[in-house]
Amino acid sequence: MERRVPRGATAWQVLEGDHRGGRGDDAVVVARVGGDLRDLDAEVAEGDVVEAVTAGSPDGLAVLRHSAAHVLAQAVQAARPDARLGIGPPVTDGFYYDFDVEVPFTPEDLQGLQKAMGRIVKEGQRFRRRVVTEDEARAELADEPYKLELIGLKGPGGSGAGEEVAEGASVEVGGGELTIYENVRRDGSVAWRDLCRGPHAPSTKALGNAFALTRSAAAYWRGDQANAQLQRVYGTAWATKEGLTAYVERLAEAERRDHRRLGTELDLFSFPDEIGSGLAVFHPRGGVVRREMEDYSRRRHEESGYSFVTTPHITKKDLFETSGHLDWYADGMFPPMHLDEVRDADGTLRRQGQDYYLKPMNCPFHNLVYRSRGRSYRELPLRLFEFGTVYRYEKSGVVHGLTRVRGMTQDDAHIYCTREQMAAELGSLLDFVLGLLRDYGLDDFYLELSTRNPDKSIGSDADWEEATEALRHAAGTSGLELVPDPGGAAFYGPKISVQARDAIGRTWQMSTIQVDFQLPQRFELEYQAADGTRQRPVMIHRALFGSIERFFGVLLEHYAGAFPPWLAPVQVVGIPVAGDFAPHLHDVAARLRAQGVRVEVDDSDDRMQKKIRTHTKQKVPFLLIAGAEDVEKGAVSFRFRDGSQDNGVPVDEAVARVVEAVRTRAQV
RNA sequence: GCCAGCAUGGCGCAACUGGUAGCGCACCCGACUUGUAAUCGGGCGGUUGCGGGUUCGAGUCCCGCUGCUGGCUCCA
Repeated sequence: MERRVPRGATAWQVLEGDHRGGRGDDAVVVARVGGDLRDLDAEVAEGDVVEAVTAGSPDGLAVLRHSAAHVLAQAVQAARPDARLGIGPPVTDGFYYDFDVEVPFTPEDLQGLQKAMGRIVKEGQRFRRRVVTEDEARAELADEPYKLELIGLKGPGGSGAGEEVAEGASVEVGGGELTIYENVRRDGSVAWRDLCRGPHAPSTKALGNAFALTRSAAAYWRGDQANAQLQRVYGTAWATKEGLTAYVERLAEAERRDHRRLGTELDLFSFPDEIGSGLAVFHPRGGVVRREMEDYSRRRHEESGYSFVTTPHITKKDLFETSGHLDWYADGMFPPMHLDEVRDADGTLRRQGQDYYLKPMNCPFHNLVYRSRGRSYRELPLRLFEFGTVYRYEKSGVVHGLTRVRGMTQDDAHIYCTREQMAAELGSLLDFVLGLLRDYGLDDFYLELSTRNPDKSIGSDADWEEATEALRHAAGTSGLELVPDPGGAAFYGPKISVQARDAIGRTWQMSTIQVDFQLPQRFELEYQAADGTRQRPVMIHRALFGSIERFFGVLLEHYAGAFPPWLAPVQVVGIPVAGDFAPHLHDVAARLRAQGVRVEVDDSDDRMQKKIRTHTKQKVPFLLIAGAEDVEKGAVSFRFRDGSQDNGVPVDEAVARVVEAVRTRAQV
């Protein structure tokens, strides 16, 4: 809804006629005036195009959340007069505000703060915008050192524009004039104020009862580890109570799917404390899933012209000196084992020791395989594949389930090709990657192109440019959305990563494809060209799963534990209605087993209903139930995970159905 | 690495302000023999993550370590 306006009117006066009584998602929170978001009480100029922005729209929600952050900050400063303000922007699904406080917040504090926010919301405080000069702002915010810092960064002296002041700080100062937002009570007194660019909802009332504080955590000021650590309070806010409820339900669903929880419930893997942080063991059932994942991947790689290699887990440090890993990533590697040093009784060194490192990457080893003899152009592209286990010393605070571990197995391959082959190889590689991911059940992708970070890279501009363009071209032919990631590349070359959306809409970085001109140089890799000259190959690094552990975790969450039959640890469980019918099921099981199906017959003394419950909770895809009727007819009855049934299916057909589902990797 | 919180039998949880560990599931034994998500009865199992300290007495309070959780920073 757009309108042209008369002189001197506020945005709201322009919109009012059309939007009176808008509530919930339809409530108007701000206006878009000539493309910019403005407060509803902002004066608009003659001829301006004014558009209503509703609470339910993405912009409206962001404004609402930003306003919620102000209410939070007001509540915090009321409860903790010592609290100094950091920044408080809206984020996905909510907002946060950073505070410098003497004592960190406890969960109980959060409850109290949420109540206090409720009172502020009920009070219906008005958000009032006031333009200030830099001097005025400095005077008013003399007690807020962080705000002063932001003013300084943005101020006329500091050419803040365009520079990244701090993530989220743009909501405080932004471009243009400095403004302060005041929360004004009904009696006209000012309850609280904050340096803020705005815009804001007209009143705290707009938040209704559709907000909640979710957690508190520390965060570095301006995102820099060298800076002071502030206490961040996170909250969520929605246009309606229903929106909040749906969000809470979404979190609950994610919680139910959490691979760490499912890993325990389904007896797939564990992280024994004795081994150390971030190091998983896979139990028999998890082992089956892993093996199926790997076997299928191996087969597909074989069909696609890959050669298989195997390399050790540790190496003398020379290798990582050659590769440059020790220069770039020593911090992320496990410290060396110092071996073979010999000293005399008096301590004099008799023999120099050796440092051995656990490998954090497989590529240097593959380069040694390449270099083990002379190579001809006729061999290229040479594709070396390995399920290579690597160890990385992830910092203690970042280890997380299977998605961030210290020991993992990569489905790693390195492709050595000529420059001329590079573009075609990248194109077919991307097809291969996406096809394989689809076979595992992921089908919603976008691509990210990570380009050079000048401060953290080596190599010539021309090389980077050529590689980046080759990747961009490959991405273009895939037809998928391509999101730029400037500066996100590794030091040795640009990369494309495949991001997959899972069943509940979360995105995960899956495969990566990286072009590398550096390692071939460092390892002096060569091949003999058709004209007899020695040439340097290009190297492409690629992993589809990233790590098997991580991919396992992603699939586990994607399927909420209900793997398709080909991956399911147990594919079929036979459940006799009574003990007498167990032999019939054992016969059926034998026939399935002969076809390679993982099948069990539950002939324990549990009740049938209990067995159904047990194996349904274990997410077994096919339950085959048999009673007198089935035995007479030479049949079995299917029960599926969703509770649906298919009774009296002849055994031949039942076996064929299960085998077919496994063979086609269908979900049931 | 930083901040905060947490750690009780295989799993999920309980034990008021410090008074010497309890429940459900799982597991084992027995009875029951049943048509689509929990049959009944009995039993086993924990020196409360590890190490110190305070106290007449510590699951509970204090210190250190390990691990986990949520963030921040990082993620080749």
